[in-house]
Amino acid sequence: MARKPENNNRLDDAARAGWLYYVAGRTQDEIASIMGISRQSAQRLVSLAMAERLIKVRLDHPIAACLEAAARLKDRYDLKYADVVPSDPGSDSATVGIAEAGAAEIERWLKSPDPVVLAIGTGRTLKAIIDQLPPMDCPQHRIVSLTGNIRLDGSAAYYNVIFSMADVINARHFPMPLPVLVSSPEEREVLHKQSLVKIALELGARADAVFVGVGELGADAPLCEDGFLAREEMADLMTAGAAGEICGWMFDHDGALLAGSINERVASIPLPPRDRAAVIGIAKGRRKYEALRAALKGGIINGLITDETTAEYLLKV
Amino acid sequence: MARKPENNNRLDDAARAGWLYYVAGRTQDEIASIMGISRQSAQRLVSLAMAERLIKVRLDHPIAACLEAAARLKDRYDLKYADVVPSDPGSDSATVGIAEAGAAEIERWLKSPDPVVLAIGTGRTLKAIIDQLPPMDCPQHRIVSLTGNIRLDGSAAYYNVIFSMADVINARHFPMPLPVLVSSPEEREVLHKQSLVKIALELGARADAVFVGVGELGADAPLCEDGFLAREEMADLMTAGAAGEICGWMFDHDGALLAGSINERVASIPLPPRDRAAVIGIAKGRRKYEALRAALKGGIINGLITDETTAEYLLKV
DNA sequence: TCAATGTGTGAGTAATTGCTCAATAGAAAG
DNA sequence: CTTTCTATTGAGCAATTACTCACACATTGA
Repeated sequence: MARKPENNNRLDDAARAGWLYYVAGRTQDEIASIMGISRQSAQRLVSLAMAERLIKVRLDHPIAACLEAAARLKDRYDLKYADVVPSDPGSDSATVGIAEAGAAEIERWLKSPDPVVLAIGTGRTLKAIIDQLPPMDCPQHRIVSLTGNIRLDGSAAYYNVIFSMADVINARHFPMPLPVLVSSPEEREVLHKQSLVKIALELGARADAVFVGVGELGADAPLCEDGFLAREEMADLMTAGAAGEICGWMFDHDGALLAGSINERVASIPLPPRDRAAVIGIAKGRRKYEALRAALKGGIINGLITDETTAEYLLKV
Repeated sequence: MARKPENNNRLDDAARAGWLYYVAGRTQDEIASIMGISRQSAQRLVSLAMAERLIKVRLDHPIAACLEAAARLKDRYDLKYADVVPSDPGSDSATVGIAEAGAAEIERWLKSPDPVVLAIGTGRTLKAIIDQLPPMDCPQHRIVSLTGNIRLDGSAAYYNVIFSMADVINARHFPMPLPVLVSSPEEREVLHKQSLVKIALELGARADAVFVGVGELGADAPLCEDGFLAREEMADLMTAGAAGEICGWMFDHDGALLAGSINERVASIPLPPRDRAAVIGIAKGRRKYEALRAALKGGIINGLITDETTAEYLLKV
């Protein structure tokens, strides 16, 4: 009995059904009897109205902008995960907001009943995240530190993130008993053959999710501040085109790892390939803009937690 | 019952859930796992987002029947603007549908980069319309209330439409610090000489667009319900031939303002002449039929937003 | 005329959503 | 510190919605 006067009519009906459904809040059964059609047809009209974008849904809430930005970031940089938190213009903290969001995301992984391997970097941001983690009991999971926590002089670095984390969530943990930087590629090779280190390396390679901060470069970069890198070396790196650093791995403005140079002395566990694991970078703020952009561009990270202002920048460039 | 600061968080969550549900099209199960809550909680958040009007749905499709009715109304009553929304026969809401349409039309005016002066009435319909307005930033426009918001006993009336509106669109606003009705023509004259009132009066006379509800008369008319008019006076007016009321101005079945009587005590700003400004009446439903017909016949309004059933009536008589 | 094709339909069924209710947790009151 | 009250939660179930399938009817092109 298909009447086929005009395609237009069908859209009109769809609009009408969509209106009754979304605006008037009727059920599809009611719509069917109002319009004198079967319930299934009513359902089809309603979903047609949606598919044809006859119905426009809008969310009026500050959070909407964040969600939208996250969706666009995901699309733009082909990310597995993106979370944008509202910016707090009045705060100059480098972590407020993203720390909570990062902790929430880590928690989500930890809630899995199946065992997962989490790898984490270090730095102020990660430390702030761990501080936000609630105590949990996760004997099924393993956490591994991607970077060494020993300075060249043998002392432990301040941000012993992995230990704090293990403490809080009660999971088996695998630190890297190494400096971030060693003195030569040869030394690195030797050290990486040590059995403890090898275990960590292998675990890192199998990590399901990786959480890392993104380090900017410059005279007051964290790597310098924490005494891992001399200021002259930093200057050299920057003239060589370095744009940022993740776990000590230096990359240029296109997000490509710098060949040679300092990267041959980085003792950190390599980041897992982005097609298998979630590699989530967490950072915000003007000082991180360029490093973040480069890391995203080069696909060094495939997940991002940042704030609205930073997201805007990353979408604009 | 505790008014918790977390209440805000709950709305944020609701917004987030609503966005994921309506905009991103996720199921409530997915939302639950994304947000780390139970499915039921996700469902509650989604429906909260709806209940709190965080989510606004609009239909952008000229439904043929409605369009046609609108066109015929325009022709028949010589209107500048007409919009007919689909009827929902089962609903006895006096505003569903026309509220969204009214908000859309107001939004259209507000989007103008050139400054415009909008005048608005008051009442349940207008209130419902304002609730549908999205937040905007319109410092270039001015909005003025056509009617007073003070009762005879000095208290403010419930539907403080102008303030809600100004709040949402961030425009300069000019309330009428007067009752709808004063005790005598002389008092009105005195009050209208007050500087604040004069400013509002002048602005109202220059309004580019006017949005008003259309009040029916009768024992349960809004004017009586809200305590502006005693029931005996109402009865007198009806025997004197009154058919309806806009902003307090009484008119007869031909749409002519009633001479003398109560109109000499109405303190509202006169409606701008219909040849210059758009005077858009918004109403639907059987109870409004006669008042609408009269207002249209007499040209008190030159724009109309109503529903299909009402449009049919207005075209038939 | 007659397949081929495309669109729409209802039935049936799976998936999703909404609601009720008992249990719980957390805050206010004592 | 305990009790009481209320808001919130999760489970179970009912209602609603989405999807798949086989079929009917038109249009199209040999």
